[in-house]
This record gives sequence, structure tokens and C-alpha cells, in this order.
Amino acid sequence: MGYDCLKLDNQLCFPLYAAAKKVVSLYEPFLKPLHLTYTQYIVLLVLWEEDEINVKALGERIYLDSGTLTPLLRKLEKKSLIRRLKNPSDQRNLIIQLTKEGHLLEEEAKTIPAKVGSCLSLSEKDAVELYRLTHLVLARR
Amino acid sequence: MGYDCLKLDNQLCFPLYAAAKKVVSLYEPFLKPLHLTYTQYIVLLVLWEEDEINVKALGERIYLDSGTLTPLLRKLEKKSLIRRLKNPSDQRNLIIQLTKEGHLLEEEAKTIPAKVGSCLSLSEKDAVELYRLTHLVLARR
DNA sequence: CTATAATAGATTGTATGCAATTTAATTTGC
DNA sequence: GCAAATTAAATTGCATACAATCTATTATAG
Repeated sequence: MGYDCLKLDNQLCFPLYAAAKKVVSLYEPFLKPLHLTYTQYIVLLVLWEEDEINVKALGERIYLDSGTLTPLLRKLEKKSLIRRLKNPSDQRNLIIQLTKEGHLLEEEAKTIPAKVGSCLSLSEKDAVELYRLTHLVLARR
Repeated sequence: MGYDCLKLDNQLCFPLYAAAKKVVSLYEPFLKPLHLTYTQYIVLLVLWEEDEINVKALGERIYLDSGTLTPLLRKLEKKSLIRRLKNPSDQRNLIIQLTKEGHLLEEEAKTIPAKVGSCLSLSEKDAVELYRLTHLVLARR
């Protein structure tokens, strides 16, 4: 076979890894005025949908474990965007809730995806296709 | 518009970010026997192609800066996979070269991409399409 | 009931990533 | 020719990521 499978440019993984980093970096200038990092923003995206969730469910939703989430959630709590409270009916569960400030931030965040999208040279059709393929990669089995 | 642009599942960025992490994690079990991390493997991929490169050019190639590369290259040097030497004609440049051990590792790494690929439920056609789209995302302007 | 297993978060340790600054070497403008 | 600008790495500081372990709590088996 005349196909060099170790060539950087032939590996699907690398452009995927690089593209993801690039898109995250495109969010940063828009998140900075809100004093949010990308991962903190992802957590808030979930909370703007769910309003309340425990750490385990949150982690399953966004593919992060408690090693990453515990310190991150403490930072969001320090910024008064969320509350962390033990579930009285099961003390092992930590429930994450938005504060009023956390809810208010949603308005300011609403314009971000469109702004980031316009930085990308992707047609509507290509975006839909990329969406489909990344979900294929994420599909179990 | 009845389209909620802040919904996690509607954001192209998140599945891209998650898919990239997943694929990197698929490499890990195959890289572990070689005592390599994914980023170290990426650096070696470049060196298996180029044989010699300076830090700046390497960083441009794989989208990493000296803050990430300097400690990583020192670790590869400690493992005797690379040499780091100053360019005599411009002392600001650090030249990275593979050692014999570094070259030898290429053989062992050759089987990895196919193994990882088989963990993904992507058809040949979808893989090509994903490749095209990630490169579109990476395209400047 | 109670010893054991299972579960959820927290903690620890290692490895990125990147912005911002610093340092050393080389170029350039005058 | 030399001060100022530029450049390449290194350093510093902060924020993830994730494996592995620990701890507290709850569920369960007998």
C-alpha cells in the first residue's frame, strides 16, 4: 500500500483535535467579557436548560468527571452564578442550581453562538454535516 | 424564531469538542504501552515525517506554543526519544531531532491509526467527509 | 439488623493548553 | 556601528482533563 497511515495529515484524529481547539478559542473573546471560560460556559448551557442537576448527571451530559467539575463548580459558586447544595434525600448527591445572577447571564450569552458561527467559513449545509458526523463519533458502539 | 441557539445540542462547538476528546481517549490505550501521551505522539508524528524541525515550525504545524512544547519536549528528551540542540547559525532556534530510539518507535506506532479507526463507527465515506470539514474549520479566514 | 458492596463527590497527581511576560540572540534603521 | 525593534524559547500563572484513590453515604444480601 502506498498510503502512509502515520502521516499527520492522513490522521483524522489530528484535524479533529485541532479544529475543536480552534473553535473553543473562537469563543474565548466573547466569553471574556462575561468572565467565563469555555468549560464554565458549557456547564451554564446545561443549567440554562435544566435549571437544576447533580454533578454526576452533569458530568455524563458534558463528558467530564468530578475531578474536573468539582473545582470548576466551586469557581462558579464563588462567582455567585450557581449554588451547590446537598440533596437532603441522598447526602451523596450534590445539586447544582443557578442563582439569579446565573439566570441573568443567559441573556448576555444568547448572541455568542451566532457571533462564533460567523467567524467560521462553514456553509449551513456543511455545519449540519459536521454536526451529524461528530454525533456519529460520539455514538456508543 | 423557534430555534434555541443556546441549547447544548444545537451548538456545533460542543459535539466537536466532545468528539475530539473521545477520539484522543481512544488512542490512549494503544499509546500507553509505548509510554506516550497523545500530544507526545503528535510531536513524534511530525518528526517521523520531518526528521528535524525547530520548535517554532513544530508549533505552527501542530498548533501548540512554546508554553506547551517546552516541557513536553524536555520529557521526550528525558525518554531519549529526541535530542534538543541549538542551531549554531541562529542560537535562538532550538532544533529537535529524533534519536535512534525515536526512529525505532515508528514501527511500533504504525498499527495504531487502524486500530483506533476500527473503534469508530465511521464509514470510509463519512471519515473522508469529516476530514474535509475539519480542514474547512481550520482554514484561515 | 449488620457487614459488605455500591455509589457520588472530593482529592491527588500528572499532563496539557494558552495568555502574558521574560530572556537571550539577531536584525534593522539610521 | 550601535541603539531599538524583532524574534524564538523559556517561564509563569491559571484553567482544564483525566486516571486513580479516598471518603462519606446509601443500598443490599443474608
